Parts: sequence; structure tokens; C-alpha cells
Amino acid sequence: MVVANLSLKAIDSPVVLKDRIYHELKSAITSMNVYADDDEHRLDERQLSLELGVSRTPVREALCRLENEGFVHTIPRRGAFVARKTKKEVLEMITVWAALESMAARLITENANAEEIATLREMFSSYGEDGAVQARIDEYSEANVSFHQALFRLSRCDLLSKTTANLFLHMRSIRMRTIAEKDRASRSIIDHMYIIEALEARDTELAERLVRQHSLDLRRHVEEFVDWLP
Amino acid sequence: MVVANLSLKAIDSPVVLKDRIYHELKSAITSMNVYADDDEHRLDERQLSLELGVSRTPVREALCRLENEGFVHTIPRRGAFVARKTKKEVLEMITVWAALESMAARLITENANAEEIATLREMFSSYGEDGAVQARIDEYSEANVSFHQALFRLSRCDLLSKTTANLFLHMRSIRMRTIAEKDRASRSIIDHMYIIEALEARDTELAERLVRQHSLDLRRHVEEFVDWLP
DNA sequence: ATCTGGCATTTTGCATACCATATACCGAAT
DNA sequence: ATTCGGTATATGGTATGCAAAATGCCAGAT
Repeated sequence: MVVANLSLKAIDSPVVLKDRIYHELKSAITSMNVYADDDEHRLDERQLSLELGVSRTPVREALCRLENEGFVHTIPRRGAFVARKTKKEVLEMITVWAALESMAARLITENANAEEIATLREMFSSYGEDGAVQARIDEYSEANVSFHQALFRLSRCDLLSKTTANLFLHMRSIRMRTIAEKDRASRSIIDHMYIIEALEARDTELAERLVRQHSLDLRRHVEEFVDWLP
Repeated sequence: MVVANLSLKAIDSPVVLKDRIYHELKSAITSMNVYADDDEHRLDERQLSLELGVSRTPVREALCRLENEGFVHTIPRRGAFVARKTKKEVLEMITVWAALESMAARLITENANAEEIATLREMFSSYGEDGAVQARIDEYSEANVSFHQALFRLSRCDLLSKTTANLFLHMRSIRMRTIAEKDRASRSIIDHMYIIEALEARDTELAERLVRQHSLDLRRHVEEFVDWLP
């Protein structure tokens, strides 16, 4: 008799209710336009539990996680609200982003292989001609996000990706609104190309500086032109 | 009749049970030597609630927060354990640290005033003579932590401090164990002095590079010599 | 002696019940 | 009419109860 040698993958995470609720609420919050109107959006525990068909307990645990991640702001005995970042907080998020992404660029020049870096180019292959960017701004915005996410992925540092993941989500609504302004998109794509070249050349210091400057440019842009944040 | 013009500060945070429990558990976890023995430390909800004299609910919410911050690892239907970082995770923490602290250094050269930078020197004023460091290694270790915390504080970027705060706590036990090895302490104090000089000279690029290199040296040291982590 | 299957116990996950507090409404007094 | 204070209501914080699942133990079989 032989022991059947099935290659099974371990089932290590029995998906529990609070996690599903967490993801559900998170996607709902991050996909809504938080900064559209002035009034703050309240998250009523009982109402949410009714809508989701569960009790308040797992909803509370989900809200607890979302609060730690900065998507929800709760006031004791007052309730939970969808968090709205101040301009100062947004600027600081971009600062932290700049720090993390420039480190990611360093690591890429040291660790990534040529094929991986080549995939970065492909993302923008269809935006070669001038004017193509502004015409397909939504589509480009997605490619833009993918580019930045790819930088963290290629850094092969999970913690860098993990730390930035929520910054991405926080910045999404803001980025969507700023990318179309002031012809930043075509500026952006040029920056990206220089970054890719520096990565290909394995120029650690240059790649770092370009990536950092790219983010700090965004910071300056937000600081100067975004007036719709408190 | 005049309205009494007392200068009162708003009471905006009625301290609730789950927060007190959170802080209590966090300090208990971070002050224990997690890496001393091999067996993992379980956190029994019921036992904790009995010891604290409260119900399980606020304990669970506190554990939820601690899990998000990486101090607790919970397995569904199995319970909560004090999280133990792998060597890979520690190295990544140091990498993220390097990224954040080097950005803090940049900001200091741009924003801090001379007096603030001067306070950095004072921290190490009593360690001037050679040999004084090794003799008072515990005391120095505290000064060392204070120095790095001060860098983030002087950066005037709350999010940088906030993001690093938990990294500090995670690294504490590891740092305590590594700082005394291989004469790293006296190396460390020399590095610090060069960093302070770069900050005083407002040399943004140099300060950034020195701070980053200081952390990356630690990373290399951990990578090479720390064999007591999985 | 070792391994397997089932039962008991423990413990988490979720639901519900209760309590304290904040807000809103309403009436009375000025 | 306006303001103040009290009460009602609603809502979040906490406690407890219940059920599912995992672990451990023990008996029986091989």
C-alpha cells in the first residue's frame, strides 16, 4: 500500500463573516466619492447590520479594522463616519509615498531582472503618440496606478507594498481628480519613461531621485492647486 | 451680566474600555521578551477578560487593533497569539524604516530650525569619551531610540512619525539584542554625529544618504548575524 | 503497541440583550 | 418669542448567551 501523494494546498483561512464585511465595506467606501459633497457620511451600525443581514458584532469588528486603516473615523458614543482627509494629511500621505516608492526604485535597480522592468514599458506602449494621453485620460489613469503598483511589486518587499496599499486607496479619489488637471498626464508619462530608463540602467541614485521627485511634484501640485480640501 | 470667559479645553475623547484594554495589552506585549523562548504565547480571550475584569467584547476589539498593527496574529477559530516576526519581515521593517527616516532627514534640512537640531547633539553630550558607550550600553540604547524618534518629530510630518511608531516597538526587542553586539554602539554614535552635522549644514542629499545608510547597515548586520529568527 | 474513529471539552464567532450617554424634542418660564 | 431645563428616544459600548468548530482524550481495532 502506498500513501496517495496528492499535491494539496492547505486551507488555512476559513473565511469568516467579519472579513467579508470588512472587504465589502472597504470597497464600498473606497469606491464612493468621499469628497463630492460637504456633509459627512455616517455609518450606522444597526443599519449596516440590517442591510448585510448580520448582527452588529462583526460589523463593529470590520469598522474597527477600517478605523485603524484610516478609512473610518469613529467618535466614542457618537458613531462611525467615512474619514475625510485634510489637505495636510493628504500632503503627508504623498510625502510618505515618496519615501516608500523611492526606496522601491532603489531595490528594483538592485534586485529586479530585465524582463520585469521591461513589463513597465509595455504598460505605456499604447500612449506613444502625443495627444493620445489626454484623449483616453480614464484609461491612462488606470495604467498610471498599475505602474506605481508595479514599482512596489518589483521591489520584492512585501512590507513596502503592504504599507502603500492603503495609501493608494486613500489617494485614488484625489488622484482621479488631479490627474486630468494642468496637463499633468502627459508630464506624468514623460516622468515615467525617465524612471524606467533609470531602472534599466540600474542607476540606483537616479531612479530614486526621479521617483521621489515625481511624487514631490504631485505634492507641490496638490499644495498649490487643490483648494477643495479642508 | 457678562458671560464668564473661562478658557476651557474641549473634552473630545471619553476614554472607553476597549482603548484602555488596547493600551494595556500593547504595553504588556511590547515589554515582554517575545523572542526569548520558542513556544508561542497564546492570548486567551476569556482569560484576559477575567484578568481585566471585563467582558470578552472589548478585549476582542483591542485584539483586533493589535492584529492590524502586527503585534498579534490570530487564526480563525484557533485564537490569538503574540506575533513573532520572521527574519524576512524584520529585514523588510528595517527597509521601510530606512525609507521613512531618510525622508525625515530631508524634511529636517528644509524645515527645522537650528535650535531643534541642536537638541540632537545634547542627547549624546555625555557619551563623548571613548569607551563610555560600551560601559553604559543600556542607557545609551535609550538615547539611541530617542535620537531616532527625534528625527521623525523634527520632520514635522505626523504621518511619518505615526507610520514609524509601531516599527519602533517591533524593533525594540530586536534592537536591544543587537545593539550590544559587534561594537555597533560606538559605530552607531559616530554615524549619528555625521548625521547631525549634515542636518546642521542643511545638506539635504547628504543627510538623507547618511540616515539611509545607517539603517541599511543595521539591515546588513541583522541579515548576517541574527540567526535566532525563523 | 500503534493507529483510528468518535465523543467530550474548550474556545472562538456571531447574535442578542442591557446599560450609559448623547441628541432632540417639547413645554414652561421669563 | 426666546431660552432653559427636563424627558424621551436613539445609538454606541458592554455583557452574555448560543452554536459551530477545533483540539484532546479514550476506547477499540489491527
